[in-house]
Order: sequence, then C-alpha cells, then structure tokens
Amino acid sequence: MQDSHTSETTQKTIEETIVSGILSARIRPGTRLSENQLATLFGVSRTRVREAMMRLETRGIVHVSPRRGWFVVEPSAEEAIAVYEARRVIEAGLLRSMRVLTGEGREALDAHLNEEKSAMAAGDRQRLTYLMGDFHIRIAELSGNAIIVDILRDLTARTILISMLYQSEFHAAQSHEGHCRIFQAMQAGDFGRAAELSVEHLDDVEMGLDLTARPDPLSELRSSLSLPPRTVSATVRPKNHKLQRSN
Amino acid sequence: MQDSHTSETTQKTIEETIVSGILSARIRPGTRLSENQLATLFGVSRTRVREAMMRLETRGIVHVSPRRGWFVVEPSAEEAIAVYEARRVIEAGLLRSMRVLTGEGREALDAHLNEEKSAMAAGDRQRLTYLMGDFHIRIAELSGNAIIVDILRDLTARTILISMLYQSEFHAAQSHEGHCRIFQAMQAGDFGRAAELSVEHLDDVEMGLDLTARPDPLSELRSSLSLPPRTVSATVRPKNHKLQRSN
DNA sequence: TGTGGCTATCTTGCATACAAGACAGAAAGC
DNA sequence: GCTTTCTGTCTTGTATGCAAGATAGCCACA
Repeated sequence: MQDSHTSETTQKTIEETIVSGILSARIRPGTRLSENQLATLFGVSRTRVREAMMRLETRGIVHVSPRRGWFVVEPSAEEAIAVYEARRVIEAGLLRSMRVLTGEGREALDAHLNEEKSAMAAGDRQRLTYLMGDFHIRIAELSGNAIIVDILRDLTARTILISMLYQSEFHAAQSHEGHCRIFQAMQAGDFGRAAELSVEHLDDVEMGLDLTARPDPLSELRSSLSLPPRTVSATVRPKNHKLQRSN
Repeated sequence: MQDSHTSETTQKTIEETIVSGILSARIRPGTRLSENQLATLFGVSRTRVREAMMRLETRGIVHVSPRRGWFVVEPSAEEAIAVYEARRVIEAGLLRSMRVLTGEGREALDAHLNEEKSAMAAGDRQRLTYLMGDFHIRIAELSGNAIIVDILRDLTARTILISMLYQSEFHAAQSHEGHCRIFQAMQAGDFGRAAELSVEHLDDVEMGLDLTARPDPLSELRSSLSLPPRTVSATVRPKNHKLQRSN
C-alpha cells in the first residue's frame, strides 16, 4: 500500500514504529504511551498521536484507560487463547488453500530459515523473536493477499506481547524446527500436511506458555471489586515514577 | 469486549451506525461521509467524527481522499477477489477447527435459516442482504472467538459493498440453499464437509459477480495516466479466476 | 464556441485551548 | 501512628480556530 500523500507519512510512522517495536520485542506489554511524549518525540501535535492511537486500538495493539493513559495491551489468559486459536484457524486455512509453492516463495522461506539459524547461532534474542513471528507473516505474503497479511501481522504482534507476559523460557530451536517442518511439507506440495504441522506448531508454542502466571496477580480481586484496571510499567517516564512495576 | 466507559458511547455509535448501515445495504459504496454533516447529525464536533473515520479506515470500510472527503470504500475487482479469498480461508479454517455443534448453536442457526426463509417469502431484499451476510457471522459466533467474529464482520461488510457494486441480480434462493447445506453438514458433525461447502458457497457467490463492471469506468485511463487512484489498492495477484480482464 | 484564469466556497489537516477526571503527596485532624 | 481531606499536577476528552488543497462556477477574452 503505497501512499503518495506526504501528509500521511508521519502518522503512519507513529503506528508502524510502535508495531515494529512490538514485533521486535523492544516494547513490552503494559508500556505506557503518553500522547505528549510521543507528540514531542515525533515532532507533531497530540492530535496526530491520538489518531495513531485510535488506529492501533482498533488493531488490538493498544488500549486506553480513560483519563489515565494509553497502554500497550496486556492480553489476558483468555485473550491469549483466543489469539492462538485465531492464528490456528487462519494459518491452517491459508496453507490448505495454497496449491503451489513458487520458486520465489521457496527462496524467500529458505532465506528466512537461514536467518533464523544465524540469529540462533549469534544468540540474538530480540532478532530471534522478530524472525520467529515474521516466518508466519512471510507465509501469508506468499498468498499475495494483503488482507490476510495485515490480519496476521497484527495477530503476530499480539502473540509477541503474549510471549513477553507468559513465556518463561524461549524455545527458539524448537520453533525453528517447527518452521522447517512446515517448509518441507510445503516444498513437497503437501499443504494439508503443512496446515496440520502449523496447527501443531502453534499448539506447541501455546503449550510453552504459563497462562497461570498472570500479568496482574491482583486482577481477580480487582475485577471482583470492579476497580479500574491496574496501571503498569513505564519504560519511558522521566518524572513520575509513581506508576512503576516491580520487575 | 464491552466497555463501561460512557464517554466512548457516542463514538462507537457513529462507527456502528455506519457499519450496520452497510451490513443492511442502506449505505452504498462511494457514499460521501462529510465530517461536518456527521458531526451535526450526531451532535458532536468534527473531532469525534474524525476518530470514528480513522477507525473505520483501518477496518477497511472507509477511505479518505486528501482534502476531498471521506467515502465508503468501493472495492476494486482485485480487492473484491482478495476479500472473497480471505473469507474462504478464514471460514473454511474456522469450520474445520470446530468439533461439535452445541444445542444452542443448532438452535441459533436454525432460527437464522427460518428468518432467511421468511425474508425471502416477504421479498424484503434489504433484510435479506443483511441476513445472508449475518449467517456467516453467526457461524463465527459459535466459535466463541471474538477476534474471528470481528474480522469476519468487517469482511462481510466489505462483501456487501462488493455485491452492491458488481452483483447484477441477487440469487437469494441459491445462497439460502448453500447455507442450509452447510448447516446440514455441521449437524451431521462433518465439519470438513461443511468447510468444503462453505468454500463452494463463497465461490458461487463470487462467480455471480460481474467483476468487469467497474465501479469507476475511467480507472483504466486514470491509471494509464498515473493519476491518483480512486480507491487505495490492496496488492493482490490475479488468481485462476474467471475475472480475467480480457482486454 | 471554446479556453484560461480568477475567486468563492467547499473540504480535510493539524495545532491549540480548555475542561475535567485521576493520582500522588502533603497537610490536617484524630 | 493512622486516616481523611485537600491540592497541585499529571493525564486524556473534546471543541474550535485557522491553514491550505480541491472544486465549481463565473467571467474575460480569443
């Protein structure tokens, strides 16, 4: 989606900066996103920051606590399950709908898997997080369907936020192998098998989560008392250290 | 995701009013949505209208032509194909992921199919349009996955816009039968079959479109002169589809 | 008749002003 | 010491003002 309107450039940049920050695990769930700070950071007024926030909110990336602030979402356990379920449905459906793996497609995935391998060798965890999510986006790109790509990108972003909340350790090697298996099935032209493997792979990742480790240990009590949701960590927060999380 | 913040009520109403207007085919593709008019209509300032527009834009319902105005999207032929492809992928994946049809699920779908029948008898075309789209949303609701429901609702809205642009006549009876067949397969517990039928059904509907009847008869000239496009593109490759633009 | 250019008036783009809720921390009362 | 209340300052919510592009219509002129 190329836009020739320079006027929208900045706005898209705010959105994309945040999303790519999440995709590469540089922005943690619960991060406060102050309109003022973002405005000065991007050299625009709050108006445009708000517009970006609204968009991100409808994409499920960010939420607002009225008169308290914008925060990167902290998916609940239930939401986490829903995200994985949605990904299984869409990714399996996508693979099953594929008929051929083109030469460029093969090359793209092959190159990607090599990147994964080298990132593993280098122990570059942030890059690894990014690549592990990006694999699925690349598969979506093979379909050439921009709608599905956009959907899966946003779901992947949420997945990464979920990982940061609930994943105790990071089984990169296991994920990498899962990706390789999917790729092999695709190369063999067996997309039904690839779909099955994809479901298994997502199951594995989901299984590796500790969904009992809640982001907010008080959430049960809090909601039963119908108190406002908790304010969470502030990575960028110059003066007011009031709202900080303990980790 | 229900919100308890009354402050957002109005805003959501603007969004939902427009979406439900589309879902029931009361709002046509290309309709101009003036910020000022909507603002006075809803008794708010342009600010809030703009926010609603931004949200609708990220949902693919509306687009803005800079300094000219907001318009309900008029999907191009390529976008139309992409929407149907995405729906096939997601709906088939969804059905295939289902394991049981609960009693309430059966009742809900049965009730819905009866509504379709009575709307057909009454010849209520607008209501019929709404119901034909809503069937698929109801199936999504059976999954209990709010993410998938939201995605399919927006895709259904786009589908209806596509119908209004490209569908010469409305084969309600045919669609209704397709729905019944899907329902039967689900009742029989054969969700794989239901998925296949769903794909076929969407193929049928797509086949009934005349994608050569362009919404913008000048688009060829326009693009050959590389003037700004009338709708923003989603890059999609032409498939094995009938819509070959032969010249 | 047709063509170029001016202008009035639409439209959105964006910044800003002010209202008002939410909190933290100090002050006051017990 | 403990609670309560107040107050300053942070935050977002919303309206409004102005800038500037886009368009249509008019008019002059060839």
